[in-house]
Amino acid sequence: MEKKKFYMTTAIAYTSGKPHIGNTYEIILADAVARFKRAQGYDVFFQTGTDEHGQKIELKAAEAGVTPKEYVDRVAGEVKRIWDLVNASYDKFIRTTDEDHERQVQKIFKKLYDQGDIYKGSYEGLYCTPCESFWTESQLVDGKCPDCGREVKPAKEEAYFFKMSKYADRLIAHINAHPEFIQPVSRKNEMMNNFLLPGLQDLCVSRTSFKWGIPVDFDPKHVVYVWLDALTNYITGIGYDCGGESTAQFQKNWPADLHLIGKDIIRFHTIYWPIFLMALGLPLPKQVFGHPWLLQGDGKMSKSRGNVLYADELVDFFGVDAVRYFVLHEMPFENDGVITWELLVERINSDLANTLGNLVNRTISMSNKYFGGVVSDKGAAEPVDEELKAVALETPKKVVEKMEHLRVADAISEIFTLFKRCNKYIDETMPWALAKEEAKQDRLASVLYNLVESISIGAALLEPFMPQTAANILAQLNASKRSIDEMAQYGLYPSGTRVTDKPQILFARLDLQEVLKKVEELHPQTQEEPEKEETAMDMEPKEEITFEDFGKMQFQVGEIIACEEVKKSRKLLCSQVKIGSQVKQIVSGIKSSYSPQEMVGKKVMVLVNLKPAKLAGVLSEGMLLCAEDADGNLSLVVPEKDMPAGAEIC
RNA sequence: CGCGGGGUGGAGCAGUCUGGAAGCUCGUCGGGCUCAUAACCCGAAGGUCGUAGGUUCAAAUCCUACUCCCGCAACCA
Repeated sequence: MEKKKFYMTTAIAYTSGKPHIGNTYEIILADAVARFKRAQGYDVFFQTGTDEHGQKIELKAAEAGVTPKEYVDRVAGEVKRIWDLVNASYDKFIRTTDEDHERQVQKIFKKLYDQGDIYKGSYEGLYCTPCESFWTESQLVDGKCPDCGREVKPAKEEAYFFKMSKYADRLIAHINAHPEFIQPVSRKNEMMNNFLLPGLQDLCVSRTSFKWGIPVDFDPKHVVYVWLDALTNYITGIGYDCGGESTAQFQKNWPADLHLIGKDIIRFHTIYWPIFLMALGLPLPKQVFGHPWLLQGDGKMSKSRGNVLYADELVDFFGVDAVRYFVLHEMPFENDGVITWELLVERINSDLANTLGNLVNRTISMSNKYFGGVVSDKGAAEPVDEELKAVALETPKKVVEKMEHLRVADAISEIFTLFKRCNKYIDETMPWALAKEEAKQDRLASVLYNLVESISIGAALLEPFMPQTAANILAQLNASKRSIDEMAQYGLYPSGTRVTDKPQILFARLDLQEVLKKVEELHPQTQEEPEKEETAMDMEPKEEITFEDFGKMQFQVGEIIACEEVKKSRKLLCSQVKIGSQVKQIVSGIKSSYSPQEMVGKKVMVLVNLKPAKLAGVLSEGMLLCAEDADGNLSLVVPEKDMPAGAEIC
């Protein structure tokens, strides 16, 4: 019988910087699914890759002083290195700068244009020439550019748009007819209610404001904008051709069985992507799963606090499989998961070292001690064996059932339930007691056989999640890896096999304090550190100004005589500031760093002659000057010696 | 009234759709065992399931109001 195909993808990683553990989680999750499907006998094609175009990359490259291509080559290499490091078993790594992808995107764009789905229109708005940005009326600040404060003028930028509305009804019907299409289901309503039912806006699919993208071949001042470029990787990567010359690989694999993506981009994968496909006359993917996020510890990610986590660093500390185990197990189905050094150590010690590692170790030790490593089933069964056997046979079914619904964390838990049952079995049967009785040798052999057999099943089940560990256990037991189907039988471990006489520790217990100490050494977190970073902070140079320009700004010392929070706002404080004989009301976004109480009495630097504006509905008649570090910490600028309120700063 | 997620024993979570004896992991305490990585096994303590109402024979679960936390958006003059 021919194997059933299973085509799955991850989102392609944006190459603006090194991926952290949260990004890496997705590839590990996808890899677990891919490996599991393979174990079930599917012919899996697993694609991942990188998204390498866009303005942000253009900017980052310029900052780094390299060409965009050089920049993305470097980051894509980094991404691939990390994916390989965590043992991701992808079949194809696509880059949106791959020649065949670029060529195909151009053809697709042209085809959609020719058939009228893409039309040339214009992006209308208020344009700030120096910033090269469009703004809407509501974004303007005091009628001026919110970035630079200069005049904006009404302008049109030519752009291509995709007629989304044309396909909306068909998409709504599809989603309703296929409740499994959007996973988790709770996301379905969100998409329907927020985007589909109110009416879809046409999507802008080209830009002229930057160059780093795939040129529209029949109108070269445009580049293809994001989604039409990025999403199509799922078909170009397997050889789609919109001129009808698609490869056999494409014929076989499309439609995708699963797109695994982060919950933040569900909208693009369940609305725009299906509509693009409809326009191309292609079948829709069977399922889109928006996984939750892996969050770092106490939420605040900060380099100076040493809690930014990268996969390669974690792998150095704990090993690949421990990291894989953690992210897969710690991530519930719908809610975000949390990762910290403390939690990692706890999980590794309790699950991997104690439950699993110790089980394997004690089993092998006993086999060696009592039978010179030879494991044989002497048929001396007792009722208690049946319970173990039942769990060993049930577990694969449960794991399959959980994986069917992408409940990866639950699937792993099921496997560990089996290992725990094995530990309990040892206590129930007390092999060390049997060993002392000459007459119980056959029973002892059978007990050890049951353990080795059960562990073999568990280890084989573990392969999709922890491939190295699974292989390691099986090697130590001298067992062969079995398929899911073969797990329906108990007793496949050949009686009389010899296990290793040198059992290896699978996972050593870790000492939390030692780990934290090493972390500390890696990321020293002194109070002085942030200041050092500050001295190294760069910002984009602004346009040179004349002394006359400078003279227009009136800076004075202001004394804060009262301060309160602005209700309905998270960041704003409203201060009454005494400047000379007058009092001005100034609203500032500094709530994160200052409480209203501590504001009062401070003498600060104020830009006095700024045109008043309303912030969150509250009038603000000036600006308090602040320094800000890379983490967003703020510090008010105050005179170094005591100065009277109103003193000029020049 | 911007959008969304969440508040369950000390910690982290499941259970909520499809009401029907409050569950899991870790931690704590007590016991057992000694093959093993100070591990393993058993038992116990510990919860007004955010608050207040309502529906029901019965509510963590359904309805209403309120409250707190976290993301995102907006506001960071």
